[in-house]
Amino acid sequence: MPDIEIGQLVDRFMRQIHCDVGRKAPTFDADRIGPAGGMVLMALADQEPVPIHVLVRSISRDKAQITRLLHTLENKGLVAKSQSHVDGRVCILQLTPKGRDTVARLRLALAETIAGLLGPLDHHECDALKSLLRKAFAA
Amino acid sequence: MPDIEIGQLVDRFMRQIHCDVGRKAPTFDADRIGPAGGMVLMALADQEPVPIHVLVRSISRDKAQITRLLHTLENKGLVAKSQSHVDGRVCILQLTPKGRDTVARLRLALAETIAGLLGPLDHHECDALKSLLRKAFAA
DNA sequence: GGCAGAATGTGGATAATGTCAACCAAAACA
DNA sequence: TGTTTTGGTTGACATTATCCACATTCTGCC
Repeated sequence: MPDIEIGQLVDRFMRQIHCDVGRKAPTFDADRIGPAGGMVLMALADQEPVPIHVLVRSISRDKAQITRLLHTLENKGLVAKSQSHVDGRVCILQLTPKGRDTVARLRLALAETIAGLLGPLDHHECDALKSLLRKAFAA
Repeated sequence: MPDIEIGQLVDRFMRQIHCDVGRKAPTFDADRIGPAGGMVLMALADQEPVPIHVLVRSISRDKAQITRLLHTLENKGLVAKSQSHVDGRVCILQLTPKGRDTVARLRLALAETIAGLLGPLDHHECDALKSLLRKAFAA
């Protein structure tokens, strides 16, 4: 039997973040990436270099949408495609320096929001939280 | 200077949840609420009874969209509107029993997903995480 | 009281996103 | 070889989000 309370707490946490970040998106989304583009970029940063189909599975979205989204990200100079020399069908994705820069800005904005939300926690507790997350999500 | 690493960890956490929950949505989204509808329902459960404009601010979405979303949720019998007798303009929102039931299912699904993600943590660590979140997000 | 101005909720038009299906090229399989 | 599967793209369409104008109601000020 799963723990309902943690579901409730995490839901509140995520909703709050989602909303705060969305509210201040205009201040850092210089390239008009939008939420979907940001998610792709973040996922990419976590996995690059990576073929498209792997990225698609990892974020469980429609591949058609990802194709188009990547096309716009490529046009904005944030993502670079290159053909695999092992399999003629696959495109390998990588962030450009500009793309990496954008990811850094996104992470910074997220970190600021989180810092705001975690106000009630003291420094020691923040560290504890971080190390718990690190243990659960170690790459 | 905010802590970038926690941003990265939370991003991974949220992306994983988002994706897992989306993948198994068909198993619990009996009323075809969709992600947006689910978000509204969860926010509502956290705040009801609440006037529309407060809900709108709390999730920072366009009010027109919320109007339409609420209309469909009302048609599905998940939400009930009632007029405020203090201010003739405002609608007070409440969950119906069926809506509360749906929220319970959503929370359960979320809790299951979280339990899966927190596999690397032992029981003691899960408790620690929960009490940290509880401290930060106490209603 | 009465009037200017703001706030709440709604509807329309339109842009942006997501979804489903068909498709081509390359690989795997037999 | 011919057949099947897979990766990626495109097209048509449903859904959702966003912007703007509007009717109604409240608020504050005279």
